[in-house]
Amino acid sequence: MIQIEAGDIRSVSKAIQVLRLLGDAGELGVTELSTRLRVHKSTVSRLLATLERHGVVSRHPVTEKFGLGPALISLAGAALTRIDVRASSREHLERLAEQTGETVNLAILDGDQVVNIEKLPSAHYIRDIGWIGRRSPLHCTATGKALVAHLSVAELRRLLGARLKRFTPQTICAWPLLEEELAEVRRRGYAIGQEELEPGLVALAAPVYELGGRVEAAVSVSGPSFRVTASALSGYAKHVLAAAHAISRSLGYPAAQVKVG
Amino acid sequence: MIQIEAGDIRSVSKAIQVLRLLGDAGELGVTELSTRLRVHKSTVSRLLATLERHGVVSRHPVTEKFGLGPALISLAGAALTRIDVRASSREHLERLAEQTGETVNLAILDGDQVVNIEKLPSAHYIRDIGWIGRRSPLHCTATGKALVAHLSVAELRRLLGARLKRFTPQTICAWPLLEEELAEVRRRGYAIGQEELEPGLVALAAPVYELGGRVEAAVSVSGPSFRVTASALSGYAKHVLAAAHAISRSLGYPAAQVKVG
DNA sequence: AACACTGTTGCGTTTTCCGCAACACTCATT
DNA sequence: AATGAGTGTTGCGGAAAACGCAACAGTGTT
Repeated sequence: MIQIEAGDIRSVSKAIQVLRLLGDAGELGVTELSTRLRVHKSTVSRLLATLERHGVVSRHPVTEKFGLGPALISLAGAALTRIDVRASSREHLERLAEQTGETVNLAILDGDQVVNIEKLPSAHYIRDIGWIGRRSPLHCTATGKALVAHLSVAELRRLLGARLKRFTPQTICAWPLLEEELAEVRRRGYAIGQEELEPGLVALAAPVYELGGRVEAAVSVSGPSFRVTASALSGYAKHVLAAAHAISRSLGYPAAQVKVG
Repeated sequence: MIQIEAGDIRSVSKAIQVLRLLGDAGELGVTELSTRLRVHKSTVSRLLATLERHGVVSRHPVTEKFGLGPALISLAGAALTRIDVRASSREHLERLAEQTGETVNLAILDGDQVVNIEKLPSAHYIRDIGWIGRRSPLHCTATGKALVAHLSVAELRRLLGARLKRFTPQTICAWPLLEEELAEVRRRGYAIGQEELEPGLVALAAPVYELGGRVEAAVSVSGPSFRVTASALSGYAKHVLAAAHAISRSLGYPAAQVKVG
């Protein structure tokens, strides 16, 4: 089941397919790989020996099965310097903008604030006033809550300080309520902001994970509350989650671990 | 300048060396790679075509030069899930980050270099994303010295080669001095790096042992020298050691054997 | 317009790799 | 113990694939 195009260097193609298989399956033995690739055991054995010598694959000390090795991690570290979140997220954000018709944002954490690094404006005349580079508090925005939902309580306290500033009547200013809210974010996979920063502004945001499994950014859809009702907003959830997952994957977050909620 | 051992599949080795070069240099052209590898242009051209078709390398849209591609990032994501020391170390690293307030790293050995597989940013929040996967030399980093301190001199020479590259005035470039330094690491149980790789960067690292008693990883705390003074650093030693011991125990290393320095 | 580069093709040869075995080894089962 | 079905790792020879050599098509520079 090996796919080699004309002009390819066969053994290199095989090597890459081996890595792909190992990436999907986790760990495999020589025989298992040879049957999947329809290649003789000996070929696979020699191929793996070469890859192992270079650290591209490694064998589990107990099971002796082969898996992806540490060299790939360092190569990816170098590759990541060539790729930034904004570039790899552009297409997914555009699709999300088409699907919802509302303003789409990409935000990252900067200290104790959330900062927008990408924004696609809504097609409607009335749209929110976020812009690239705008900073907002963490505890009263959908993107903010999505970004910090996976932090420990201690880190959260350190970031936010003791007092949670009130912006609207809906702002969550009590720590127990905030922790409960964040637990809910973790549970369902996305955060909702209902006029907690500005009256009339609602949003839904999902976290983007990077290579190491940490939250790198958050994708959000936002709009005015008179148009984006609660039911419309929750209808956007699956699109926002899909976009966030797609971006996470392009950053190296393994698809298998993505919680489809 | 190509290193191929007996029994290797040549083209695969070449492909990996191409990736290594691209990882170090960032972006290179066909001719540049061919001179570095002492291989004909045509060979490199075909090799890169194969790698590009699989997404392992990609070319810059403007310069047309080649760099590492997105496929490596997704492979690395899968590779990271295999390294179980990451999972079992997370909580201990978080505690260490709280105790010290500085950047905490977890690193493993990859050939003749040390590669970071986990990183918790300092409380003095300085954003440097993409550190996971960063490679550094062994002889001038705290984690590197902690990782190789228990190797024999022969193994060490084989890993590092004859020449020890200088990065700063503090870099240890003489073999006798390095061996003495590693003996000191073994004696006290942790390693210190004082601006030996980058001016202004200091670190303290301790080895993590696995079930069999081998060094599996290294935990480190690092920070800028203006904030992390020598006395502050040595004050962190007991916390780093405690974290390293805790992780070792979670990997099955018997607590009794842990040398408490 | 000539030059110095780049990177990408046919082509023929030789090198390299693949498949076939037989082998060493572990672990259940008889 | 001895057999059996599994692993994965070797020599060996033939066959095929990759390499180096060119010549080629583009660039931008002198």
